[in-house]
Amino acid sequence: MSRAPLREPDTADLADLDQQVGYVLRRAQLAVFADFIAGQTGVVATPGQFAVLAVVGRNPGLSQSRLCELLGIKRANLVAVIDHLESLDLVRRDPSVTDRRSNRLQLTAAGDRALKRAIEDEARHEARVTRLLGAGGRAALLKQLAKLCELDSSRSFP
Amino acid sequence: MSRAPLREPDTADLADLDQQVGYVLRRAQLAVFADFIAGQTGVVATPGQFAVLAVVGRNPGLSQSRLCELLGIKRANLVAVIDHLESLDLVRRDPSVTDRRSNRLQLTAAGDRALKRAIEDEARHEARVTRLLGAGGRAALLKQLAKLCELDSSRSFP
DNA sequence: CGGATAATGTTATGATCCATAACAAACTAA
DNA sequence: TTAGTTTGTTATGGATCATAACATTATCCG
Repeated sequence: MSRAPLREPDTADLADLDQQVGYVLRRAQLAVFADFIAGQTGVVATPGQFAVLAVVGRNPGLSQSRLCELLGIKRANLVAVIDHLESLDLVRRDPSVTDRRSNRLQLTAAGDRALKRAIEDEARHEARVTRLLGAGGRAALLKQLAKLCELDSSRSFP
Repeated sequence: MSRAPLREPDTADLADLDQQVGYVLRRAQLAVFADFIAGQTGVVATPGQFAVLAVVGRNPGLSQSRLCELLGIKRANLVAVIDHLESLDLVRRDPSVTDRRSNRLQLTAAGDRALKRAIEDEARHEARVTRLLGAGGRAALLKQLAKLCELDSSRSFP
């Protein structure tokens, strides 16, 4: 049996973790999210809030259920997000007239302004990313990441 | 002002979120982690536990502080992880004789077996990823993700 | 040496994000 | 109408992240 060094190693050994997609993915995501957040100058505080504002802004009257499907989150977890955005007067829950269970989400005027500003900040963030990767590298990355998302649904018993 | 559709849209519009690195990164990470977890057949339950076991296994006698530096996590957040692994008898905290503040982390025999098994499961997971991306695509992805991690430290006030 | 300073592990606490289960109200379909 | 489903919600718990504070111990330096 080979005995590894018993002393406190002064050379860091990540045990090939940096060759595993999941691990590097996690580190990269934290770095990118941190840069995104640091670059936001308005009320938008998190990538999650940004995503909700962006999709509601593009799809006025969207229900919470459909928004959840789009974003890949659970209905139960959206409630607090909308609660918060509503308390900031960025989003409204208008009751649907055709289906009294569901709400039609709308941006308020303030929400519209906040979204526009957040999009500008996001563009600068994205430019920083592109400066690191190159335009081609960024496009390639997006394509690979999109493929990885397929790991999700294909999981069943064969 | 352009008025977007007020009806419940039947065509999903992600508002270009899928063209933003941070968003796709998040979705991909969730998918990859889910696949990793689904593929683990032993006691290892999360990528975090796997990372700790792997690094401790490769660096016996490592202190908690150095482990935290390697993994990029905070000392305070490692405590519960080690507590848990110790309660499963996978890891031991041996007091250091040269520095009575710090612990020397070691895998137990059970920890060693659990790590070996987790590594085998991880290899199958990684093979699934490679089947999706191709070997070259996977290597290119790792390189781009590593670049993204640089966003982290370079953030200061200019 | 001794006193300031720094590092280590820990506790406490809070935020974010994800997941499940249960439920009332409302819709849909047989 | 009855049975089943969908919608938004509450409650709850787990995993990770962050900060601040603290006792113990090391280290640095005059």
